[in-house]
Parts: sequence; C-alpha cells; structure tokens
Amino acid sequence: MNKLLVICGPTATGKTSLGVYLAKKFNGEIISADSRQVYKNMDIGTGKEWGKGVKIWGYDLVSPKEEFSVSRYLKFTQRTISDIERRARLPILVGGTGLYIKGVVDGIPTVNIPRNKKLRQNLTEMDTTQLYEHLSQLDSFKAGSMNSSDKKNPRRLVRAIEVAMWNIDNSRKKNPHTGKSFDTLLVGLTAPPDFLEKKINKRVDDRIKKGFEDEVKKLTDMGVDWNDQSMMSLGYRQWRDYAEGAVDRDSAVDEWKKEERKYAGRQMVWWKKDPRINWFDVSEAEYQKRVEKLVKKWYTVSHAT
RNA sequence: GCUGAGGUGGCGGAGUGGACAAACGCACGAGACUGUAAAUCUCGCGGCCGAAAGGCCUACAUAGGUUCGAAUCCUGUCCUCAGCA
Repeated sequence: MNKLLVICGPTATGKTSLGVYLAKKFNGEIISADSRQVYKNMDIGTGKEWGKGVKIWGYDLVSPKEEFSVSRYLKFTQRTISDIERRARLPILVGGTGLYIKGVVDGIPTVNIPRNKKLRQNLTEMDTTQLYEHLSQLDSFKAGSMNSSDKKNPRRLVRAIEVAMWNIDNSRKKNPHTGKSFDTLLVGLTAPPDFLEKKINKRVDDRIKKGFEDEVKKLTDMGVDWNDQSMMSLGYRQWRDYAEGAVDRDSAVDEWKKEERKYAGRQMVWWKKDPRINWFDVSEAEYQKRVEKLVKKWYTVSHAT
C-alpha cells in the first residue's frame, strides 16, 4: 500500500517547518491541506512558505474571486499524489483544514454530488425549521440522523437537501468517493495554550510587518469582493472593518489575534477525538527528532510490505 | 461647594414595583462537522443539589425604610461623570 504522511494540528504550531524537515529526510514532497492557501495573491495572510528547498503543492489553485470546495481539493490531491508516487517520492499532507485531510485519508462519499444553484436559490427564504421539515420529506433517514446542532445549521440543511434531491434524481447512478486507501501515518502538533497564543500574536504582527495591508489593498483593487469566500479568511475579514473605517487599526489587529486563537481551539476539537493521531508538543525540545524517529519506523516497516 | 446624570454579572448594555439569576452582544467553557470548513452551527455560562423536571441560597454601590412583593419607590452614606462656581 502506498504511504501517506499527514501532519495536522492547530494554526501556528509549525506544521510546514516540520513538513519541510521531514521531506528532506524522507525524499518527500508537501501537499498543503489548507483551504486558504489555494487562493492566488493571498500569500502573506495565509502564510505560504515558498522556497524552502522542498516542493509544496496546493498553493495558488484558484483566483480569490472563485469559489472553492473540498471536492475540487480532492480532485487536485488525487492527481498530485499519484504524480508524486509515480516519481517514487513520499507525499506529505500538511495542513490545518481538518475536512480536507479527512477527505484525502478517509474519503467523503457524497463529495461528488454537485451544487445545485437553482435549488439553493429557492431555499434561501426558508428558515431552519422549514428546511428541516423539507429534508424530512425527502429523506427521513438523513433527517433523523442529524444531530441537534446540524438541524439548526442552514448551510448543512441546504446541502443535505441538495444531496437528497440528487439521490432521488440519480437513484441508478452511483457516485461514491471512497478515497484511495493509504498506509497513513498521522502526526499531530500541539502546544500549551499560552505558548500557542504567543506564537499566534507574533505571527500576526509579522504578517502585518511583511505587508499584509498592501496585500489586502491589491486584492480589493483587483476586484475581489469583501464577501467573497476567500475574503472570509482570518485576518482579511477583520481587516475589512478597519478598511471601511468601522474600527481603528489596533482593534482590528486584536480582533484578528483573538479569532485566530479561537480557530486554533476549533481545530483541536476536530482532531482530538481521532485516536489515530500521534501527538507531539512543539514546546518541548527536540520534538522534531522524535517525530523523525516515529516516521522512520513507519517508513521502513511499510517498505517491506 | 452647588447643580444635573448615574452606579446592574468578567465586560458592554437592557430592565424603572410582580413572568429576574436578570434581554441582547462580547469574552469564556464544552461540542458538532460527509462540496462554503480560516466557513457554518449547537449547548452552557452567580453558587449549591439533581440525569432531568425542579429545588435551595446569595445577588443589581452601601445601610436602612415603604410594600403581600423592590434592581425598580423613599431616606442616609460612599463613589463616578458632566455643567457651574
């Protein structure tokens, strides 16, 4: 079975650095699993790290005016991973977008069911109760299996309806995306909250120093709308309030840092229930060596199979 | 010193006699997650008991008072801010 190394964990834990380090040791190439680095012209704010002597795939896939999705991401990774394997190198998936990693590692069965714009348009008027009611009529099983949070989440309800409609219209066809199975090693990076907070704050300050403000200006100048999916990213989104004069610069920066911290928390909620992840605390000395040891063991053992 | 406004939970801020442990927002905590995922959404958030229903206690600067009943009315005290001296 082909190998896939995954490095996940909350923002600002140094995933890419570790990825680069391991790529050099194990003849690997990195694939970014980051839903924001896919946008062109958003370099500083999303923390792209070029030129580290290792090939990094997954940056600059689309224009920031475009819509992106897990589906597109998975199509991209399928191609790219095959390509890396063909060259007999190790694919290293590195990133903080849990759903994207899940898609690659475990597959998402309904991912190839396309969006239905017309349907979505028609559904915008409905509130969550009505949406849920509607879903129940189309697919009572799905409706019944939703948890109390998703039942009140319009976005999820709309998609569930979309999937249900598709299934009705295409009952013959099967369109499963099971994903390819890999011999996967999952490495997770964490840090104590106060350590992480300092790192986050510093990183935000660095990004501003590197010219984040100009980057945002270029984006709006080239016609990217504040409401575009890409601009809903951390930092850009908080910058809007400053750019529009609603808040002063310092508050925007503080807000950005705060949201970044909250995001790290959400990321941990996603991963901490996955027992397959091997966790490492990046505030501990020599952690990279210990990861390397683990990877080495996995790398050599599976080669024999 | 005088006059006016005001002191509510970690914060902002509602409430002006009963449905108040106190709207709403923020922060905080816990979670969800199958084509927007750096997105979106849910729950909790004075204390104690309880699985829950619910119960008990302490609370709206502070000390008293009026009332069946007060964060809401009255009085004293202490603070804060604004205007005048």
